[in-house]
Amino acid sequence: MADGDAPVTMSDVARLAGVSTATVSRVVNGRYGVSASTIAQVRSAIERLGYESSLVATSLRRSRTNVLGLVTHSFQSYTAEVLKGVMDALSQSGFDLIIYANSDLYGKYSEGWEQRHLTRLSGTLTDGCIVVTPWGEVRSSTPVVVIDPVRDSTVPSVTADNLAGATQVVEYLLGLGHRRIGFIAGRSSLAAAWSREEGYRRALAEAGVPADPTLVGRGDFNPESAIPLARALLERPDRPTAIFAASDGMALKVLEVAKELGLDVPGDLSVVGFDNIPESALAEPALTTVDQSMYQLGYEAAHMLKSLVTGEWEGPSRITLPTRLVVRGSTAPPKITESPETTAEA
Amino acid sequence: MADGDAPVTMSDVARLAGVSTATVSRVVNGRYGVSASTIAQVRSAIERLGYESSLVATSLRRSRTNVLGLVTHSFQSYTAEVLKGVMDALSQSGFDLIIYANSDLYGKYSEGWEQRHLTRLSGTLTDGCIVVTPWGEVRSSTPVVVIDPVRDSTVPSVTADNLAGATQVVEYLLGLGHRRIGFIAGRSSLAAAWSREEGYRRALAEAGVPADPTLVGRGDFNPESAIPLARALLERPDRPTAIFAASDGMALKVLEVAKELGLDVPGDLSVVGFDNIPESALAEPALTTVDQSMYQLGYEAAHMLKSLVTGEWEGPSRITLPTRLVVRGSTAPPKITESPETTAEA
DNA sequence: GTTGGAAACGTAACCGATAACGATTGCAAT
DNA sequence: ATTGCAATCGTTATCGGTTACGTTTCCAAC
Repeated sequence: MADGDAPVTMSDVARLAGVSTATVSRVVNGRYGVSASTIAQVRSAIERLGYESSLVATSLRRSRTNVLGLVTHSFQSYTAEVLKGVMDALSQSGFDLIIYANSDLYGKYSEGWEQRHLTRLSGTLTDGCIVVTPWGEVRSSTPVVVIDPVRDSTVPSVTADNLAGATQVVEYLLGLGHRRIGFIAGRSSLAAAWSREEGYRRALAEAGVPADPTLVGRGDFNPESAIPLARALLERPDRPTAIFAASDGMALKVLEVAKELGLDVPGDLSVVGFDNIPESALAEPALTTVDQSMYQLGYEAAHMLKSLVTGEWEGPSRITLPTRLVVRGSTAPPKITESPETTAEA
Repeated sequence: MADGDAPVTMSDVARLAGVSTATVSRVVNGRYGVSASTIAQVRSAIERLGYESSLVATSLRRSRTNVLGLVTHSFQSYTAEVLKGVMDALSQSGFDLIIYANSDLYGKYSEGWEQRHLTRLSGTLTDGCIVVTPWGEVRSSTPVVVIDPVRDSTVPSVTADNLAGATQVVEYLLGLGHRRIGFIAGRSSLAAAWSREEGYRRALAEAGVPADPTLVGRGDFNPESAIPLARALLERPDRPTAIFAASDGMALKVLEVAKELGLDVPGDLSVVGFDNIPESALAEPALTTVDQSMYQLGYEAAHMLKSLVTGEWEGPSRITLPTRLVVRGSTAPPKITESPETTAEA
């Protein structure tokens, strides 16, 4: 079959085998009620024509397709890790996976694209979907599991324990002696972003360190968004001795800005991220961060979705996974302990 | 709309708007022949019900879907890099991307699964597909571009210049003074594997170094396959002073075996890989390898496929991308320099 | 008043596969 | 010979959306 030929359909097989499409369907699906000789006929016709059933036609007719969907907008290492977990959870499960990634055609309008794609798929093609870090609450006619949902979402979801992770980071920094700790927040609509910021606040409050609102920059998880915020924080005369960024992507940009400004990390500035993406271990210096096992997020989400689809799910509709502080080279005690008039700017 | 509700279909919209489904279809697709007032009616009904057209139903009826497919079996860093390239090429193009990943249900039978999935998708769902490192030649009723095809494939494809890359590696090793150079081959059905081996042979032949067939181990690109081969090569009394593995994954295993046998790299043994996957830069010592820009492979494949689908492709049906030797810490001149004139064994 | 023609809209036939249902056949038990 | 039951297989409605085609409506031109 070269390009341009019409695809082989079930009726082609039926014609060649001299039976009806119904019989072909029964043979293909291994149903009861076909004589051995007919089966042989049909099989040989299928073989000769190289027939494969159309996923689309099957989906339209059947309710179950044994295909699960995953909807994502980006392909950063975060997503790649999640995917590995999803694939492993689905391996040998009988479910195939379709990943739907949009081409960002609509630009700004693309907020809410997850919902559009989800509806387009879930009506027929997939038995259920995983949605990664959506822009808003999602709804679907088939089961959905969200990884990193928006705040106050009621949809089944899987999230890391962002509150505990962020709290631990700040406690660690406080323990090192830092008092002026900057924070670069993530996209505030996401529960993860909110929890990480809340953890930052609580840890400071519990330690009795007065919160300085001007030390908080409003990023959106996009690494680029951290650059001007980091610059603003680090060019102040009373710059913080540590910066905690709500994602590794943003934290890595903070490292770049610091290098650009001639600041030594961790000597002049400690930097902490969140996520533990592979790149963080390779940064110079290696980034201290919170591991949230994106692999595990994907694995659990897939397992949960699979069970929801088959109707076997017994657990809670919201899963929270533990986090782990990973201390590397980007953090150290502050050089000079709390002096308002430290260095002259270069 | 919670889980379990039936999806909203076009006839739901039609009923609410008091028109036929044909009219709704015309409105949705912006076709000519609907009065302004009817359009408003339909639009409002769509809005109220939250209707989205079903990708499946549309695909079944129409030939064009503006969706391209990518079929892959694994999700290693190789694939992830390729994907980034594909996504970037498709960004803003109007094409969406569906990645089909199988769950390895059939085990051994899964050889040739690419062809099955391809046929299942291309009949209807997608306008064209990219296939990554297939097991055999593929065919489809819609355009296909293969990344790393099998030998003698006639399907449009994108490949790195494996011959030049491998030749350069061996010339580099020869230039360092190595004469006994081992080779661990990849899955021989793939054109890439064959070219890399051919490059190895040619470079040796051109330098007048007699080829020793016992220095060639037959791997299959699976990292594990390299372990016994590396052990066999390195436990010989006349072991090679350098090993060139046809992929980074296998080369990293060679490093492990060398360490296990107490050999110093690069002192006692030089090791070179091929691919330049991210992990190679982190190995200890960092791996000398050939960069084949997997991102670029994906980008070019997507661009080519897009043009094939729209019928605008003018270029050749086989694209070869340049490679680049990346020298890192795993290579050095052989410790014991034999008599410069003799090319015989130690 | 009639006609022509285009605009507006509905009807029904698809697309490929599935499954409920009916029809036919074979075979054994009565 | 007749009945009963299961095995076997074809017919047809159906999934949701698209489109060729036919019908109706409306308005301008003759």
